[in-house]
Amino acid sequence: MPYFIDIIIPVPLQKLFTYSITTAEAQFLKPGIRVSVPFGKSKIYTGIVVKIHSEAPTAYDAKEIHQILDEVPIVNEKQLKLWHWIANYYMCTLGDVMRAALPSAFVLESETIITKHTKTIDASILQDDEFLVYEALQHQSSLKIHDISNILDKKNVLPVIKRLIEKDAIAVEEEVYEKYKPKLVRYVKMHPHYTSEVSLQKLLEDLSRAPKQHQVILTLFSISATTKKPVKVADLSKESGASPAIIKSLIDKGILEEYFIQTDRVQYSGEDNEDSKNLNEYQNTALTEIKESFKEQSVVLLHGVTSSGKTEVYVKLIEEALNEGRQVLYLLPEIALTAQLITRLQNYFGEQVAVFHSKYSSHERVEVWNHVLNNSTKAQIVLGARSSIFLPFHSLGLIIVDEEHEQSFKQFDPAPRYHARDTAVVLAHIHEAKTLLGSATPSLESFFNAKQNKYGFVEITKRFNDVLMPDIELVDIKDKLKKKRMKGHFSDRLVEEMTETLREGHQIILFQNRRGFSPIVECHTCGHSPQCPNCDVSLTYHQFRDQLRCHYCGFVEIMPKNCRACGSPELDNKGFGTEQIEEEVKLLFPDHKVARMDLDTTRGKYGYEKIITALEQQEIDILVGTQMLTKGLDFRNVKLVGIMNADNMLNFPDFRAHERSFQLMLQVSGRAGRTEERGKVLIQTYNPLHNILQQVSTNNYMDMYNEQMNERYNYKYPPIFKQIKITLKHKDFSRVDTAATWYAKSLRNVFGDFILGPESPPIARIRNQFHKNILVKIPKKQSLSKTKEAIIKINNSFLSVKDFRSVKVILNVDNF
DNA sequence: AGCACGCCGACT
DNA sequence: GTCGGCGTGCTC
Repeated sequence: MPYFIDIIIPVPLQKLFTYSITTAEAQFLKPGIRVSVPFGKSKIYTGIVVKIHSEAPTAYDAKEIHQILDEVPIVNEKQLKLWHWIANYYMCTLGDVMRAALPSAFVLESETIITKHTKTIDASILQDDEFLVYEALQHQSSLKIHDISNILDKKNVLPVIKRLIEKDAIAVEEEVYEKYKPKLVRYVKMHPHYTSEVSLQKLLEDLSRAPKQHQVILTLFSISATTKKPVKVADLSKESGASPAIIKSLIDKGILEEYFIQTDRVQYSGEDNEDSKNLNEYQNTALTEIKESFKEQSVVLLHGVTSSGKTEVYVKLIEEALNEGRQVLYLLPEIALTAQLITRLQNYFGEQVAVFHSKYSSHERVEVWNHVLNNSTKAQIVLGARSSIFLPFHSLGLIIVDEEHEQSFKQFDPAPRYHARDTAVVLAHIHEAKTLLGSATPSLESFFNAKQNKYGFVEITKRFNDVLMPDIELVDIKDKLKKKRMKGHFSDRLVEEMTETLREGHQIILFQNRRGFSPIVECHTCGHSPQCPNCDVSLTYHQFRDQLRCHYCGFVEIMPKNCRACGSPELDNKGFGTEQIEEEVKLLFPDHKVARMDLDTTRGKYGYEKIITALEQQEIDILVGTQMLTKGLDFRNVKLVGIMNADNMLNFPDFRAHERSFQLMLQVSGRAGRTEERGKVLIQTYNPLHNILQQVSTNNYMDMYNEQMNERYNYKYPPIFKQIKITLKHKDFSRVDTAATWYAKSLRNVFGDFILGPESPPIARIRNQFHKNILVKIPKKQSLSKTKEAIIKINNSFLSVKDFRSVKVILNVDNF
């Protein structure tokens, strides 16, 4: 009987692909095993087996597979189930999900290798360029496409290769690489020949005239006597002071023998396992309530004010899941994944904690993946950012989503545009595990779900050690400006409080939300401001390198000396970013150390840690920063937090701007006064009477919730309505415009008034592509899957219009 | 998405 | 005359 497999290929195509396999292969293969397959004319792709069957495809002949890449599945059935859910819910292809889910080292790519044909041919029949390639092959046994384009100094070399093949001069093959290479550490030991006492004596005598080599042998013995472990070449070289060349000569002489042991790239070096702390009364109550809630509900929302000690409660729950022999996933937004938290968890759970996030190399990810796949003790708890939901868990008992309200759990740019919090709930369901969502400022949708009894709900209202919530004061800068009490961006109140705090020896954090308020350069004479050539935005000024940059496409240019429009040399930096604030603080408080934390200063693997450590060590008195400051950091000595301008976030054109502002301001405020002394927060604003600011200053979540929900209800926004955003992109404006109008009209035929748009976004052109947005609002009672089916149908007929085929369509489900 | 095929402008 | 521009169609 013929056998076939259906596989997922990492290309954005809706369907699975069917290949034929032999009976032996059919017996060996299981879903979740990787295979490499020929795809298209010449390429080889990696695919994941989802189904083995014997139904021959009717419309085409299935190709044979190229190779089987795994002994055992690297993706389990539960993951495949999750992949299908994601593809279906977020309206993307399985290939998209596969690309996001697998560490890139698992997805092999082929490279075309060109080799010389065995028989020699008459070179006179070759043309010039053909001869160049042929001759190059006489010196080198194989060439890559890239090498050939270098030799011939042109891009398209395929015609030349094609002609050479026809003339029988060369052969081509596709080579597939295994990208992941285990890290090998080099060790040495004595050659077995010298293990006997006698031969050893003889050797040492022989080496008496080579003192350095002699020393190496003695050091080797002393190291292995003390450690009783294999000896690394690196250690031996360090201890004996011998250069690698000396060790190499000993190996070459056959006195030493080298060997390799595979090591993990990510290693936990800590020592002690601390016992989990005893909980205080509030934490204990919360813990009992959560457990009680879990009996009825599979998801529980924990609303605990900032520094209420949620982490300790998590630790207790993690312990219990581990005791049941199940794995735990602890999800955090990327920026909250700090060394502080990792160390804290490792102190409790030691080696059992594995960390997974974007700063890890592809090789490091493979190692974590394999530990989770093998259910190794090294990965019983995975601490990670959103992509860790894709790890091959075998039996999850608990998923914790901390800082649940964070928008960074939602992936926006490449498909799959999934929300890790919502996907985690589905993942937990597949594993029959529990999900705990934690936040000091829950998202409206989670709080809504709790209210609707879809989720359980538990609260901690007291901070740890009964520290008081910080005192929040609103400063009216409009009034201060009128009375001339502003020094740059600082009100007299803020300067007063800062002076006081510094005098007491405490630290200060100043928060400047960069979004929508970047430093823009403007000409004094004609008002012209430099624009990005690819996007419809003004460039922003970066003092750091005296550059102008585009935040959307990454365009960079040197700050011009004169205005491009009128030639005037008087260019003014408008607005203010963290850089300006930093400058102003330095002028106001020249005797104190000021540092800045934003995207520019935290680049590099440890940039972030450096600043945090400096602050902890009190080497910094005043820290100026963006959103990054808000997350999961615990600074003991910070007493004052200043929010430079609350209005630019409140005025952001987004239905969630108010909710976000509330969350952001309360989170930043939470950084103030985390030990005995009560912290102080100053919020500078033009609108001190704004409802959100009033709610922030009284820490009144319920008021905020009720008011915002009312608006969501009136204006048909989530969580009352679901929504899908459809974005169309094209480099030609009139083409997107007609395409978007057509698309919206077809949608209106089905959904009527629940379609908004098409609208041009505030920034109409990004990377030379014009954008148009259409919003589909979905009432609760309307079936989500039916809605999606209808959209897919419209999308298909859209794509069949010839003029629209070049327009890119992006479907974004739950685009918030 | 890639990648080949195929048809038109601008250069050795 | 070719090189390479990108529109079009296909991938088991």
